[in-house]
Amino acid sequence: MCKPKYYLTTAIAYTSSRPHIGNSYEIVLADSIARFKRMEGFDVFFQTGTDEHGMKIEEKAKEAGISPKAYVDQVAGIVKANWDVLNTSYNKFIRTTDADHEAQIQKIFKKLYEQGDIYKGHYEGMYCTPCESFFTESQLVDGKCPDCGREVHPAKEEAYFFRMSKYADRLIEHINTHPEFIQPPQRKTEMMNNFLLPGLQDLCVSRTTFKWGIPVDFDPKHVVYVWLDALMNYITGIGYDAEGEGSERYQKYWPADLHLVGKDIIRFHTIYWPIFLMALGVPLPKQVFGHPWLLMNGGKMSKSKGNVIYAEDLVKLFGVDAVRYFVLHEMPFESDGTITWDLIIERTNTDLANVLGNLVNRTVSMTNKYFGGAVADCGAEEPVDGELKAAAAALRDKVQAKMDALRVADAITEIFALFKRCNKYIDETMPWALAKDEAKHDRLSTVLYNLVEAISVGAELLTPFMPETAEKILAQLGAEPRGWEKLNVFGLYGNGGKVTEKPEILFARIDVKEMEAKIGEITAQYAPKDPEPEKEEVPGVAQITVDDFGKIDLRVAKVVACEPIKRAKKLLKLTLDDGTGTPRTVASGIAPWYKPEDLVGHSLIVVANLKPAVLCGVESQGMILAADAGENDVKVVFVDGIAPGSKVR
RNA sequence: CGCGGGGUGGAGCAGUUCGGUAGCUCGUCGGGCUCAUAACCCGAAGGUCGUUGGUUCAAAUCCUUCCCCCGCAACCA
Repeated sequence: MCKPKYYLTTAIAYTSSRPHIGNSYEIVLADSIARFKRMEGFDVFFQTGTDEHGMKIEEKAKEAGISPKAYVDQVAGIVKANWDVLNTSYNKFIRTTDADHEAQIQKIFKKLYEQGDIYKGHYEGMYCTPCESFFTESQLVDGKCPDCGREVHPAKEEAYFFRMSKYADRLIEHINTHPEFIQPPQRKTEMMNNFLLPGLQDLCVSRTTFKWGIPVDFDPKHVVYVWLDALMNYITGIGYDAEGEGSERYQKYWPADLHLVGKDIIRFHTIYWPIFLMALGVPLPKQVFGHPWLLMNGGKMSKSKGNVIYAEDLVKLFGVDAVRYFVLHEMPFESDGTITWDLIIERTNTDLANVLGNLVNRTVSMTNKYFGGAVADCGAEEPVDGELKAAAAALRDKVQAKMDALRVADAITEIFALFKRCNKYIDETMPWALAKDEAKHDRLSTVLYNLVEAISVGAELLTPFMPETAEKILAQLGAEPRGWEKLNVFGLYGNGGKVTEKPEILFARIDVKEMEAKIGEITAQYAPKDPEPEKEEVPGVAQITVDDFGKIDLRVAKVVACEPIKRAKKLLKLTLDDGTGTPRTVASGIAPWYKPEDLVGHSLIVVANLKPAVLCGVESQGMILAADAGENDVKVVFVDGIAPGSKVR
């Protein structure tokens, strides 16, 4: 008999820096799904890895004074260690610098080129020679290079492009006929409205501005665009071959059943990725789930904010399973989850220590106290048992239903509902009272049996989410895993089984004060060493000479017309009389503070010789002076009464 | 009118597809119990379900007006 296969992947982690807990959420989520599928009897292949090419990495390596390869080796090691500390059961950890992956990317690129899906064209834009970088007009800062501030010049360079448009209709068709393809469903509308329906642009799939990438073998000054490179890991990792049938593993597992990715990159996975696959003649993955983010104190985690939390530290403080429980349980299905130290402590204390840990502990203790650890069903049933038994027997299918919908948090909640039911059952049956009456001996034994059995069922179903804890509970209860097929049957714990003599505390209650001290030490460690000033302080503004100032042509101008700009939230379009006779148009980001009618008729100061730029489709010929009057307050400098055209100096 | 998501007892969320007693977790208050990790169990208080108008016997749920928050896009000359 052959087991049905299940192939799932996480996105591969970009090796520009150490992943924090927000990035680690995905691997834990994937791991719980993988373990659950295995438990259900699927032949699971679970792949994760690292994305190691690109300009950013090249730069980081340069800063660190080592080669890019040495740099990514280091970070990939950290990533892998991070995944391992979270006890994740991936089958393959692919790196995009793996030789076989690189070789395949070259073959794939060549194949796509030869069949005409990739063509050579030109990339046009503004070029900064020292930075060797192209920028679009809109990326420029003051008309200059956003990186180094130097002059840029128009240039064009050859590059390879992928004909996205060719496959767009097929993709739209596929998305419409496969509602399960993009999850959660709301993302589908987003992709359609924003990218597919307006029409897909051809994608530039090669770069010549940096070296750290996979070279195009027939045109080695180009390297393959990182996303083309990275996405392919899902097939190269299991042995896809652009020139042949591919490995047995590939034949067996592709197409993937599930790609788990962050909601920020769902676009690449639901548009570019399927189109690449169509071009290669490869079947599409069955489902892409764009999971939400784990936010720290309501904000996105970032080093500069100093609110990063790393998985290793959490594991050190709370234990692997507590961390796994936390991230899995706190993440809603489609909106972002929040992580705070207080929340972690609260969840650990209430759910893990109080509800679960204490339940196991009191059950084992009573069994020891009253029966020397022996568990036996003496058949002394009472009506009150029915509900508990039914809950335990029904749990498997409830959890399965949640998992099939990828509702991992809800699946866990179902399991804990059974543990809560067990606690209630203890109060209902009051074993300590039964113990005082010799005639109730059998009843007491049955009650404890029911408890042990119900907890065993719950613990076994908890395995995918909290593997170590589940194992410990089963061991303490002396229960054997019964296997998926029998998990919906109550009463399989063997009479004559024995619980452990000395129950180990599964989760100790956390002392808030003590924990806060430890947390303090850790956060201090990551606090920005040299507390970077929030913004450049005044001394940061370089002094200029009188001559420099003389280059600025400030003029008084009168607002003759003013209107909001479509598609822009903050911009107003001003038409000014600057004394020259020709009206001057200026776009200004003052819409939040001024209405058009507030400005018409007033005079203000305009920087007249500023290089024009296009903002939201409007050419702005200059800039008006305004003051930052407060935290979130801007005031235009009005100079009513002065003739338009007057020079200000 | 750029696209999209969201506003539900103190906090965090479910419920909205297919209208029909407003639910869960935590917190608060009161009670019970003592096997257990000062844990467990029960009960109570607390909500105009953002706002306006409408459809209906009935609206958190459907339609409508407006307000606020958050992503993306747009680059606050």
